[in-house]
Amino acid sequence: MSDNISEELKKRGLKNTKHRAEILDMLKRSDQPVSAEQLFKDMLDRNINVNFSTVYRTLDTLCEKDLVSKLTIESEGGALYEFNSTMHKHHLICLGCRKIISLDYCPLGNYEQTLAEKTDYLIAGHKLDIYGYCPECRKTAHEG
Amino acid sequence: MSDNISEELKKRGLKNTKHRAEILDMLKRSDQPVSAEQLFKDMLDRNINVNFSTVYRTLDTLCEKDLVSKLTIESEGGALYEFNSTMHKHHLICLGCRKIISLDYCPLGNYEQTLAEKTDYLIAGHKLDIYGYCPECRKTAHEG
DNA sequence: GTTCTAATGCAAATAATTTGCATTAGCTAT
DNA sequence: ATAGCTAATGCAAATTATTTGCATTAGAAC
Ligand SMILES: [Mn+2]
Ligand SMILES: [Mn+2]
Ligand SMILES: [Zn+2]
Ligand SMILES: [Zn+2]
Repeated sequence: MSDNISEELKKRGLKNTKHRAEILDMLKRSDQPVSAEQLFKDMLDRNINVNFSTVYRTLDTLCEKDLVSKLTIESEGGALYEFNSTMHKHHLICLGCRKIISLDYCPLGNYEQTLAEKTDYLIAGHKLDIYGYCPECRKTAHEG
Repeated sequence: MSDNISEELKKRGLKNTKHRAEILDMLKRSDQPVSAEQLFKDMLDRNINVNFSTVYRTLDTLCEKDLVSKLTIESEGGALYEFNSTMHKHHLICLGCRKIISLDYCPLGNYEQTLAEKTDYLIAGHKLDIYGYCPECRKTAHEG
């Protein structure tokens, strides 16, 4: 619960509540996107008595304020959340262990531009997820 | 219900049922991916008395047999289904009217290859959706 | 037509998320 | 510090999309 978390909340007109700061802190520390349930359980495990709907509401709020981003990964049960680096990124998802790696390189180049010209659409953005098997999982990828 | 639909079903060991053929036919004719609910309602409207769970089960089956593909588009209520062209494609989604256009060009080039080498992952595939506003919707994009 | 099994209907279960409303706890101004 | 205001929370119930169990029916093969 470093102090700049409360600053970041205050800056966006959000009250600095225990749960809010805690959730943001957890996301900040996590190297992986996490589910609402994960966060909820982790808090209960540490005797932080929070309600599940508070977790959802908090995540929504943090997303609105761009402190957090919400990922919906195909075939993942529910949504995942990660601290928002504000950088454009993509995700590499291991189909074996479900580990998710962020990719900062965007292979689209100026494709959006080209597409805009060709289709006369106003392009707003894109979402690219890559699926595969991580080094540890590729060994067993063709078994069960 | 052209005859080659019953052929396609038979070919994959599926019984040629009225509902199944109908759903596959609807998907084949549609220029847009459609939801299970759409299909269900359209059938009811034409007095084809089908059960909602049958629609879901049918879609699952058709997906398994690669006759249909299932799309989960971010912020779309539920899944959408389209006749499977078996071609690699991406989707351009209008954030205004929710119209979906298929794109046959893939801007990734040999990025998967590069990524495989760099990460030592076994790449299985990718999913790319582009978001924007179609010509009709861009006019009103900045209003309500 | 009989038989066998896959497909269907129906109702109930799930899973993830959202909502309404009463209560509480942060902030702000005294 | 304290009172007052409003946003945040807890709790239980509602929603939405989808799935499942089980009894019944209807294709396909003979
Ligand atoms: Mn990109
Ligand atoms: Mn592609
Ligand atoms: Zn893995
Ligand atoms: Zn549009």
